[in-house]
Amino acid sequence: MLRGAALRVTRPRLAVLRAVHGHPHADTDALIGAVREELPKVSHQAVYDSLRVLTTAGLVRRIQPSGSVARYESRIGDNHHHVVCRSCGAIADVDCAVGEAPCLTASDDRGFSIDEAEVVYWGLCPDCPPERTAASSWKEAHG
Amino acid sequence: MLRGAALRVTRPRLAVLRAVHGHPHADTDALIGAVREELPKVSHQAVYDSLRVLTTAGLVRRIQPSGSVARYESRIGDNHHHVVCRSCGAIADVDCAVGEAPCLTASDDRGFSIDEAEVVYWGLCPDCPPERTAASSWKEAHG
DNA sequence: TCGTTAACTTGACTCGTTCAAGAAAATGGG
DNA sequence: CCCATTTTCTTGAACGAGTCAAGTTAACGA
Repeated sequence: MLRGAALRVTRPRLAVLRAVHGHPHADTDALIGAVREELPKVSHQAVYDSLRVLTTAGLVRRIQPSGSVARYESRIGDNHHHVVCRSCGAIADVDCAVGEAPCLTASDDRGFSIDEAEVVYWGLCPDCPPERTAASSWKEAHG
Repeated sequence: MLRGAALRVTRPRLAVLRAVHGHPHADTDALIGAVREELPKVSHQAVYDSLRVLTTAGLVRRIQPSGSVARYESRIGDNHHHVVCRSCGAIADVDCAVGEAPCLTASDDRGFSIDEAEVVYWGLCPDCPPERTAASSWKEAHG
């Protein structure tokens, strides 16, 4: 994979790739931990650098729901979407609602040339009990 | 508006509300600047606090595209979406693609109870020329 | 094998945001 | 209208994800 992207093959990069494949939607900190099970001495910087080049090369995808730190996944190329739990932050994959990427067309593109439509579904995961907040009850009543 | 949400009416909050109305999609720093034109002595903390309570009360909406700092807008209740320029970060409103909020239904909700579908369209705004690299320079610069 | 160049290590640093303690001011009862 | 209560604001420090910079190491091509 790395050679195919014209990237040097280094042990930190291999370990990061493996970590992302083995821990979908993990954040950088978790990935550093996973990488260090294989290479105990890697620096956090090496992981940050590797994630940046892998993301730029398109070998991993970076996602960052509002209020979350950056997370990474290896499922790429299909522009699938995500459902995020408001309570515990859990993330699950959701197939594209309509079809090929970009799967949606804006009703009015405002003059922008759009190349991607990113969808995030917000809700509660099966393991989190319903919450009672001012915002959520307002949404239940009006939204 | 504030009384309707059972919030105390304070000058910082009024100024923050006005600033958000007058500067849609502005980030916190810009809003602090706008608020200080009216109240030169407000602390940044008062603005952060006001934005949090106004957001919680549903009087303003917080948006945060990947790689951006938090931004705020006063158009609420219609779950409209946004198109973001990869180059300069400009944001424009886009009406909901299908209908009422939530305007989209996940193909498979993975057991989550979904209450909102958030859509972000990525592309280039009319003022930004096509870029030399596929990678997003704005994301690199700001994210 | 060697030299060049990219990648990694180390450690300091930035910046948006939050925390904490005390001062100020907004509402409600007298 | 004024005071008491409670929230909100000020001040200043702290936090944490992520970045920068200088020097060392290691991948790859000749």
